[in-house]
Amino acid sequence: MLGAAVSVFLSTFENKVDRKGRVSVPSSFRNVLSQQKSTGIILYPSFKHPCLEGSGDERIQEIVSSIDAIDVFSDEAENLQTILADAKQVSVDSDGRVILPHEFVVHAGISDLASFVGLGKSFQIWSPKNFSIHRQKNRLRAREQGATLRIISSSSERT
Amino acid sequence: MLGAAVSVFLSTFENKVDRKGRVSVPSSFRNVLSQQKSTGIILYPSFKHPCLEGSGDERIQEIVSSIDAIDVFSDEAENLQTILADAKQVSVDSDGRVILPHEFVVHAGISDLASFVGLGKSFQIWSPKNFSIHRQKNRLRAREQGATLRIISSSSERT
DNA sequence: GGAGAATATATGGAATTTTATGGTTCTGCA
DNA sequence: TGCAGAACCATAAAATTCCATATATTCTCC
Repeated sequence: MLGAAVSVFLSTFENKVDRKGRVSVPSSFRNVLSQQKSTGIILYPSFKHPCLEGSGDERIQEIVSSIDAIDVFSDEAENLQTILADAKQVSVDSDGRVILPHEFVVHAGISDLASFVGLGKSFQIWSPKNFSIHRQKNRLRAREQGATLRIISSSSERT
Repeated sequence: MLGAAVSVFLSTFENKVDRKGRVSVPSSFRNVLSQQKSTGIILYPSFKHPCLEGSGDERIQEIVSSIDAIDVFSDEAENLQTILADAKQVSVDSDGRVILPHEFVVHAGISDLASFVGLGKSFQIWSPKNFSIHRQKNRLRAREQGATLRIISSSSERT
């Protein structure tokens, strides 16, 4: 196995999507998922960007719990339910691949390549082209604003 | 069935309704129901939207308990009792289909297609057309309020 | 240190199983 | 006896499993 397995989604990988919509989940992402004891991956279209949001499927439990915690008929509950209605669970096959549902491929403008972008606790899937535009914009803005990042240190994390 | 699907109703499926009113329950929904050991499905018309609410049949127990817990003569109690009065149990046949009662088809404005919408512990059945309008509205609102995203990220902030 | 063996990853394609869905028959009941 | 609902088949499309291969990458033994 590759270098020390980190327990967060990290880095960017570009993999091929075959004509059945299959694409390999980067090996390091699979390691993170199995550490989370996820049996699959939850995907849903991003509200903000032409990309997909992904995470281990234990995340769904969190959303369902959030819904339970609020009034069933409230707007807020419906907002959360929207995510459930749009989400799909995809299972990782024995070769480490998932099938990207057609609507999702369309939403993200993916054709024959998909970029898996690690965001720590979750990840995104982009068409490489859209992602490079997005990244450029982000970098520019970060530079202009002189973005700073406040690190919250927690002694419980690894050394 | 593989993929140990999460035990919640998830995603949206659009299936055909034949001229006898038969419609396939999405396979993943059937899995959730069988995990719940439901012998059938409880359906009742939503009083908020032109759609049907559905769930495994143990859900009725929860509704009954809720009624018990509140003032017997309150509006709320009456609302809930209305649900009981209007609810019907439908059985899933050996091919995984149910028959939508005619009044329900009318209430939801369903003709030859039905959208099964996963909401976690329950689901809804819509006419695809009405649902797409509803979904659009919800997504817009969710985006404006940012409520959904906030809740999700706060609950996922945990280690 | 390096040749070759053993592993791991990404990817293509075929075989097999599930679903969704249409049609037909059977059955109880009004 | 006619009709609604239930149980039965049949089949096409879709999803899942299985197998094969190319290409790295790591390991091991000399």
